[in-house]
Parts: sequence; C-alpha cells; structure tokens
Amino acid sequence: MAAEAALISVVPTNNQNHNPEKRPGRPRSDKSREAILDATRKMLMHTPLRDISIEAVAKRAGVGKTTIYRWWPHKAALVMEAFLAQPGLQNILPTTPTADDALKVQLEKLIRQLRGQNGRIVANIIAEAQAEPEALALLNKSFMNERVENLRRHLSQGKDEGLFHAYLDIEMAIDQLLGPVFYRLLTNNDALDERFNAHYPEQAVNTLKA
Amino acid sequence: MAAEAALISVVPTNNQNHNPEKRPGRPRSDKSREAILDATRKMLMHTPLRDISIEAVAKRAGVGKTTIYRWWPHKAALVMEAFLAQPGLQNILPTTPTADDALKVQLEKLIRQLRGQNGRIVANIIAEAQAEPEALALLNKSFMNERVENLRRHLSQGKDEGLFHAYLDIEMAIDQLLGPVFYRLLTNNDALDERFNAHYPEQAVNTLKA
Amino acid sequence: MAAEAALISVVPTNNQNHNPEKRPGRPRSDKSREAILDATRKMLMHTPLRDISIEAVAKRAGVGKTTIYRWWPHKAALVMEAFLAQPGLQNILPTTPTADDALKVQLEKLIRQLRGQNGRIVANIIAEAQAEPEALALLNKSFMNERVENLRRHLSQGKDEGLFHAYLDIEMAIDQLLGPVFYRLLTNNDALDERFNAHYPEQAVNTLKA
Amino acid sequence: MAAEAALISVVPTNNQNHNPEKRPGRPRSDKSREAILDATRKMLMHTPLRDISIEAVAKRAGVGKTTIYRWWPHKAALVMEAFLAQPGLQNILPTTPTADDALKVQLEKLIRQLRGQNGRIVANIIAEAQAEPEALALLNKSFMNERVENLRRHLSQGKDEGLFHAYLDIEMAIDQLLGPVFYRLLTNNDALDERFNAHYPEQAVNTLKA
DNA sequence: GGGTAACCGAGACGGTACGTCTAGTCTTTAA
DNA sequence: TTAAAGACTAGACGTACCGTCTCGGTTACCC
Repeated sequence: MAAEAALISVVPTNNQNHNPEKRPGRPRSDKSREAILDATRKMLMHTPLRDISIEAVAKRAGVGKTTIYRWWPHKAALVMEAFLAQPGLQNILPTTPTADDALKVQLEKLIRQLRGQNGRIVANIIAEAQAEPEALALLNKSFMNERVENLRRHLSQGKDEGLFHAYLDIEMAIDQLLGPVFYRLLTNNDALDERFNAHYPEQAVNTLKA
Repeated sequence: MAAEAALISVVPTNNQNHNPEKRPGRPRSDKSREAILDATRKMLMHTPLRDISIEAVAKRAGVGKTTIYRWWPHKAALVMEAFLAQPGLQNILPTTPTADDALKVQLEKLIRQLRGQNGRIVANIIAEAQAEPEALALLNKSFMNERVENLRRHLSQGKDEGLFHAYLDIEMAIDQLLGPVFYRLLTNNDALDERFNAHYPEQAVNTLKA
Repeated sequence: MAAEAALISVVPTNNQNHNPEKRPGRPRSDKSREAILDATRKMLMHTPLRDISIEAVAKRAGVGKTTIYRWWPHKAALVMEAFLAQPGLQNILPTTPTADDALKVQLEKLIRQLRGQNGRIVANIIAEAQAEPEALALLNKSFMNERVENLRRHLSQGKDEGLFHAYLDIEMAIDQLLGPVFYRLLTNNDALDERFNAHYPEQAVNTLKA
Repeated sequence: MAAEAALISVVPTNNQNHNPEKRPGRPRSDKSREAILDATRKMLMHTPLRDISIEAVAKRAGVGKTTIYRWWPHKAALVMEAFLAQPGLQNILPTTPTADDALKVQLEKLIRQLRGQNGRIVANIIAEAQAEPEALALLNKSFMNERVENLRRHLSQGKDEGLFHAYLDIEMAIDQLLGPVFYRLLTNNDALDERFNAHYPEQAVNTLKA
C-alpha cells in the first residue's frame, strides 16, 4: 500500500521540509530510499528476480531489513518501483491520426521495451506475481493498465469509425493483440526479435479489421 | 537430464528386468521414485509451487533428500514430471475432418486443461521456469511442443488446402493462437472462463482464414 | 572471538544496563544465551561431545541455529563456555603457608575436578581441540593457564626460598607435575582414583625438592 | 576384531596360499587392503583425522565402502593400522647396559617419534579414541603397551639393582615418565623440541633415583 | 566341473548434520 | 513518536557422510 502510493504520488522524505503535511516523529530517510532502489536496480542487472533477497538488497544498500519491509509490502513491489520507474519504460506515445496506426505503434513500442535485459525482468516480475496476488494487481496497475487502456481507447475509436467490425469484442481483441507478445516473452525470450517487430504489429491489427 | 529422459523414455527400474543394459551397483528404487512423485502431486493440490520445499517432499515421501537431488536437477523438473505426466494432461486429440476444426478442438482442449487448479499449477511452472533456463527448455519439451506441433501440422494442412492464405506465417499464427490463452492464464487467472472457451477458439481460427 | 571474550570478560546483555556503550539495534538476548548454555550442559551429562550437534543444542534450547553460530565460532568454544564456567570448576585455592603445600593442594584439586563425568568431558574437549587450533588456544586460556600460572608462581617462590634446587627448570617442572594427571585422564580414565590422589601429588612435589 | 587381529597376526590374503586354514569363498584381496592403507596414509599427511571420511578413503583407494567396513570396525582402527604399522614407528630399542640408560633411550626415541607430523597424527588418534572405547583399548595394545612394558621391565630391573628406591611405585613411575611427553603433545604441539629432548629424559629418570 | 560361499566394485538408499541464507518479527537506540 | 539497526526464531538450502543394502561379477573351495 505504501509502495503503491509511492508509485503514483510524492513520497515524504526528510529533505522535503517544505512539505506542508508534517507528521510527527522521525522523517523517512530519502537517502535510504534511494540506496535501496539503487541496490535493487543494480542487482536486477545480473541476477534473476527469484534469487534476489530482501536481505541481500538491505546489505548492499547498507540498510536494515526493516526499513525495506516498512515501505514495500513485497519483493515484487520493490522491484516494480525500482525498475518500472526508470526512464525508457514510460509509455509516452506519439499522437497518430488513425486508430490502426495507434495500435500498431503501441505494439511496436511494447515489443521494443520488452526486448533483451528489460524483457527478462518484466518476465520475472510476471513470474513473481503468480505467487503473490497483490503483486499481480500492482503489476496491472503500474504497467499493464496504461497500455491496455490505450489499446481499448483506440479499438473503441476504430470501431466507431467503422474500421473494425461493429460486433468486435474489445476485451478479447486486447488479449489477441498483447497475448502473442507476452507468450513469446515467457516461453522463448529470443523470439521478440526485429523480424517479429517488423511484421507482427501490422498483421495483428489487420486481422481485426472488418 | 535424468529427469528429462524420464519424461520421454523408460526409466530404468528394478522391476523392469527385461532391461538389457544392467549397470553395476544397486539399481534405482522404483518404489522411492513413485513415492516422491506421489508426494509431489499431493502437495501441489493445496500448496503453491513456491512454498513446496524439496525437504518437505522428501519427508512426506519417506525418502532421503539426496534421492530427490540425485534424479531431478530442479524443483521445476520434479514438478513437471509429477504433474504433467498425469492422465488428464495427455494431449490426446480426436481426429477431425477439417484443419480449422482440428485447431479449434486443440484450443478448446487446452483452455479446459488450463482452467482452475491445474491452470494455476501450469502458471507456476512457467513462472519457475523464468529463473531456470533448463526448466524452460524442459517445459517446452514436455508440454508445449506436442501442442505446438499439432497446431503447426494442421496450419500447414489448412494452408495446402487453401483454407488459409498461401502467405500465412505459420510460426506467427501459432503464437497468435496460443498467446491470448497463456496471456490470460498469467495475468488474470479467472479469465479462462466458459465464455472465453465458447468464443475464443472459433474467432481466433477464423481470423486466420483467407 | 566473541566467545573468547565472553569467557574472560563481561558479555554485553540486556540486563546489564550499567554498560555504558549502547549500540543501536536489538541487544543480545541474555535469555537465549542462558538457554543455549543450559542445553549444552544438560546434553554433556549423557552424550559424548562428538555426538552433540549444534542442531540438537538449538532445538533443545528453543533457539535458532544462527544465534549459536553468531556468538560461538566452534562447538568447542560453546562447550568450553558452558562447561568450564560451572561453579565446581573454578580454580579457587586456599592460601597455604608453604610452596610445596600449595603445589600439592593444586594438584589434588585438579585431580578431583577431573574425576568421573567431568573428567570425561575435559578429555573430550582436549580431543576436540586437536583438530581446531583456535580451540586449543581457547582451552589453554580458559582452563589451563590459571592452573599453570599458579604452579609457576609457587615453584618460583619455592625456588627463592631454597625449597627447590636453584637450577630447577620451572617450565619443565610444571609439565612434570601436570603431565601424569592428563596422561591418565586421556589413556585410562579410571586411573584418577582415590589411591592416585592420595599418593601422587605428594610424591610428585617431593621429587622436585632439593 | 578383524582389525585387531590384523595388527598382531598374519592377515589371510590370496597370495599366501600356504596358509593352512583355508576357508571357502573368495579370499580377501591383498591388493585392496594395501590400496586402502596407502590411501589412508596419504590422506593423513595433510588432513586432520577428524576430517578424513571413510567415503573419501574408499574413493581414493578405488574400493567399495563396504570393503572397508568389512575389515575395520572404526576409522580409528583403520588409521592405527595404516599409520602405526609403518617403519619408523617400530619400537626397536638398542640393548643398553644399565636400567637408567634404557629408560632414557626409550624416552628419547618416543619424543623423536612424536615430533612434527607424526606427533600430530598420534595426538589425533588419542583424540579419536576418547569417543570410542574400543579404539582406546586398541591404541594401548598397538602403541602404548610395548613402550609401557619396556619401561616397566627396566624400572623393575633398576629397582632390583638398587638403582631406584625399594618402595618405588612402578606404575606411577611409568606415568611420571610418559605423562609430560603426552601432555606436551596434546596441549602445545611445538613443545617437543630439541631442547626438551636434550634435557627431559635424563632429568625425569634422575628424579626416580634413590 | 557344477555348486556354493565369501569376497569384490559400484552405487543407491534413508538419515543426520553441516554451515549459510532468508523470511519476517521484535526490541532497542537515534533522530 | 517514527525510523533505522540489528538480534531473534524458524526453517529450507544443497552437500557431505554415515552405515546399510542390493546388484553383477569374481575367485576360491568342495563334492
């Protein structure tokens, strides 16, 4: 909960003393927070998520374990904040004239983001989320939803414009667009290659057309 | 390796005395092997994969830990052999007259297999495999490949018969058929419901048609 | 190191609040420490040292294994602190008028201490120390040295008083006094009997006289 | 039991076919026996006895574990046969004219034998014997007794000749001669140095004199 | 020369303990 | 009055050995 909040709002830290809501007691150490996120990021570079322990993060960050447990409910929450908040994973999309173009661009962007090291980490986060229902929700909220929402909006728009069948099931269409990407990510990590990126988005969007 | 072999070929045991190649030393105990697989299966019923320890399996099976480590390289390998070799997970498909029907039936069968408890276990195996490259390969070999191969065969057949476009990319079509199913399995476990099963297979196959 | 220190100096515990240097974090639990030493002592009553496992001590003391490993480097260190710190093993000697009497009394006390159950345990500690150089040093520091030092002092005093030869080699004399006692302890445990105690100390001291 | 016999009598092997007592069945392999003893000797060079496992000896000797367990009841028995039977540890003493000289020579020989690497091993055997009563008996039989017996004989002889007091307690005298040597061996391995060897035997024997 | 008996190697077996690591929790001092 | 530090119980990890067992095979003898 604290972590979820942290992902979308401002975290109270001790160097933001202009913060109007002054709670009593010792303020949260911003230095510790950064050290923890940094340590997490660095360990994610060369270690599968499953083999990263809170203990190891705490040691590397020079921080007590409790400090981590107080602010993040799971390993997954910590990793999501450390990883997904970094630049390059923001889902800023150019405005495109047509709905089908918008869908294509979204898919291309996603495939590029899920390539290589980053893709491995996302796959590991999805894996971690299998055993932690709250983490699954958090994953959706902090990564999936914005992308899904974007697809939904343009699918709806395309439907209105007559680009897609009037009886198109939008939710299923979303899964048809995203499914193959994540399927490849999770069962064959090398498969999100340039060739796939060059052909898949266009073809996937076309099959939806009227 | 021993485990992989076990999944596809005959395991050398002391009750299969027709086995011509007798190695020196005490032969592997078939009784222990069965006890281990049984214990694993039973624990999978009510415990998430991550919370099943080799130690607990050994204790429940009345077996030394070493016996497990000797024959299975990972928890994932053990679980796959225990779980996927179950009767209900065999991929026996009825012969169908047409290629599109065959694809539809395969998808329906898969969705039914991945529903409920079993689906959760498969999702956990896929998750486990993310951190264990060998396990990923084993997953493909022992579960994915036969299903993929079946799809590939019928896609090829349908292409020859003119049912699908002559320039259909078969590998991509496979991912388009399977992707949404596993995507739902891993990001929204309740989504493989009856409604999905009633509409998805048909629609997915239809979008491939010429 | 922590253990060695514990044997000769004050252990920091939470009931010794006069301790000026308070470090942050939860202080060492004195309750656990006592439980561990108690469990060790009780097990030593009926089990040879070699067959006492850290695991069993932890279980009996209701304590995590780590807690033991955190504070004692070896089984030998633990056992020495548990056993040698017992009341009956303190080397409190009466003041005696003459040097030869002092030596005699020290030897008699030692023989009585090494008799029966206690002797077996000391023999086992010496045995354990053969494979663990640090333990050998600790044994000397926590048991041998005070006794040796006492002998050395009185031998020196007796030499000054003309009771012993002026050219008496004190270090060798110490070994001549102690050697037979430990030799019997280690090669024939029943030999430290009343008869030995009645005759040996007097005779051994007499042979040193001028 | 087999091992004890082996130390003092002829071991039945397949190359001693003149042996009158021919039992049925395959005879003991002399090659394996030698390989085991060799391996043990080599490992004793650089490893403390406690850290030598039967398993490792068997592997190094290219022999089944059962073969070792069949012929030696303990690790201690194996080690004693391997180590004490080697040349240089035989207690062959020159004939000396006088009893006190004989005692001196025996002590010097012993000190030289217990120096360095060999001394460490004997100390380890004594240590091992503390937890294994049978091993203690075997140690006495195969190493101590011959030396003790030799001392006893010459002490008795010296007593008869008037060299020692008529009321000398021979058993105690033996312990007084040997004790300091083993005491140094077990509590301060560096102490059996040249200086000790040069002075101790003479002085120790002299203190017994009338 | 065909049993029969005791040995051999190999190696799997049920166990126990190792010493380390991690999970979460609890109890202090520091800010 | 909250944050942070660090000791706590609990228990799994994967490895090493224990001593036993079960094989196929070997090497003697005895009839």
